[in-house]
Amino acid sequence: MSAYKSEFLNILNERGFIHQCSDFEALDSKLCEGPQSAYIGFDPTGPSLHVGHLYTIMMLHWFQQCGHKPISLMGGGTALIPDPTLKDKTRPLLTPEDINANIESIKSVFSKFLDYNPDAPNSCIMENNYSWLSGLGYIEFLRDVGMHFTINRMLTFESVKMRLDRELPMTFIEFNYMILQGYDFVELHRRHGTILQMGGSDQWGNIINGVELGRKMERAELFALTAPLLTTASGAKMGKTEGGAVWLNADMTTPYDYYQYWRNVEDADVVRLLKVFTTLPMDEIKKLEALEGADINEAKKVLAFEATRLCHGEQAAREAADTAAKVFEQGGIGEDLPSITIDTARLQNGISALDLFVETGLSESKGEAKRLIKGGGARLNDQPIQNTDTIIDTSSLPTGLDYIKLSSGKKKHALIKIRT
RNA sequence: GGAGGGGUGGUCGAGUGGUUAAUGGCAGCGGAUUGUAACUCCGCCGACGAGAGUCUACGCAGGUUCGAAUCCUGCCCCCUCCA
Repeated sequence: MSAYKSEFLNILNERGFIHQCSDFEALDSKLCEGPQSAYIGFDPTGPSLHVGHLYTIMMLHWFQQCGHKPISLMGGGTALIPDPTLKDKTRPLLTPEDINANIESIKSVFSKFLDYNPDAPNSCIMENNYSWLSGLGYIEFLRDVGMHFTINRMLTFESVKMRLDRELPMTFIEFNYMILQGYDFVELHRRHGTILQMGGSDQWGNIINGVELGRKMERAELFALTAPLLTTASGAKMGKTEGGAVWLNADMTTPYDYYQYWRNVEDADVVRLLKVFTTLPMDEIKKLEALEGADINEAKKVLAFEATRLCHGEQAAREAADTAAKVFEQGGIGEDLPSITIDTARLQNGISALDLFVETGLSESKGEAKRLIKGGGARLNDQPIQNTDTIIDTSSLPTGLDYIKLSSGKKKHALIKIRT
């Protein structure tokens, strides 16, 4: 692969973050001139970011590591406008209240990957495009910004073309999304001298609009840099799992589940994920890459630990790793498994196993728990549960312990702790 | 405003008065195999109920019928063409 002059592009390149750039050579030179400012926008459309977002956050992370100044842009304004990119239906409109709640919930995650300490010369800045988008006057905006966009060109963008080709409706509000995102870039250039916008490859069209708008409005040379779509070796989108997305907020995906997610990735993905989701030096990753067969499990443990450490801290990562080791390698119970607590009195009366599966969250409904038992996947203290009418009471407590272990399949476990 | 087409379970997509929680694919769950992997094979896949069984489901609301997702009426939404 071609080598770049700038440290930043070299790191991104060897770690597999580069898909497309508006002008590699010019950006490379610019980055060598001195500290630059780059941003990535995140629309707060949900209460937490997920692994897909983390992918691009890591680009900002490296940007900052290389001495540059990153900006995390919260799309408090653009989240009011549904982004049509790669979607065949209009997203439901979010209320400003939803969006603000989402922003609050998301904010803290960024500081785990980026340094916002204002004392640092290249501290990360958090912006919210609501602050400039909300005050725009329609007529003025059309004259200042709308003048630079031709419908002819807009219709050629993938996000629009897909809807038209498939004869799916695209509303006018969605049609405007790319203009607002383009305008963000110009605004950040004015405010912070930002010259680079990064994002996933699906954002290419939106980003390039900003680059062009910057040239037209400010005669500024702006750059677009995108990362390849992240999929698993078998072609699925990264970050999706049985229960849905893998979230970065600990209250939505526990550190233990987060650890398990990475621990269970496919063999073929481990090295790629180590490069992207850990900050492990490349020579260490190369060592892990040499592992074969069952030894790849060692690489997965490193991946799981490092990824969890970045997101939830050293201690949480260690606990998750310990619990996983106890449960899967030593056949033990692992006291830190997800758990619920119930009173002794209640246990003495006996509780239906079905109810407990629902209460621990191992099953969504009693019907599902029943199917689990019939399918032979339900276990009580590692012993298969035979009947759907099984009652759990004090006789189910292993001698000397004050908790009962329930399992759904081989991987999902929960503890029922007894309060005396 | 006119003409035509369409709205089915997480998703795609069959079904067009009478075994029926509704063919099939995908996704998901479980089992076997294994390395807490992949591949493959097998089973499950609306809710409640230990079970017999009960209830809720095919855009919404009514109606016809012994019986409707399937027929009729009104309404809502989407698509195409025309004005």
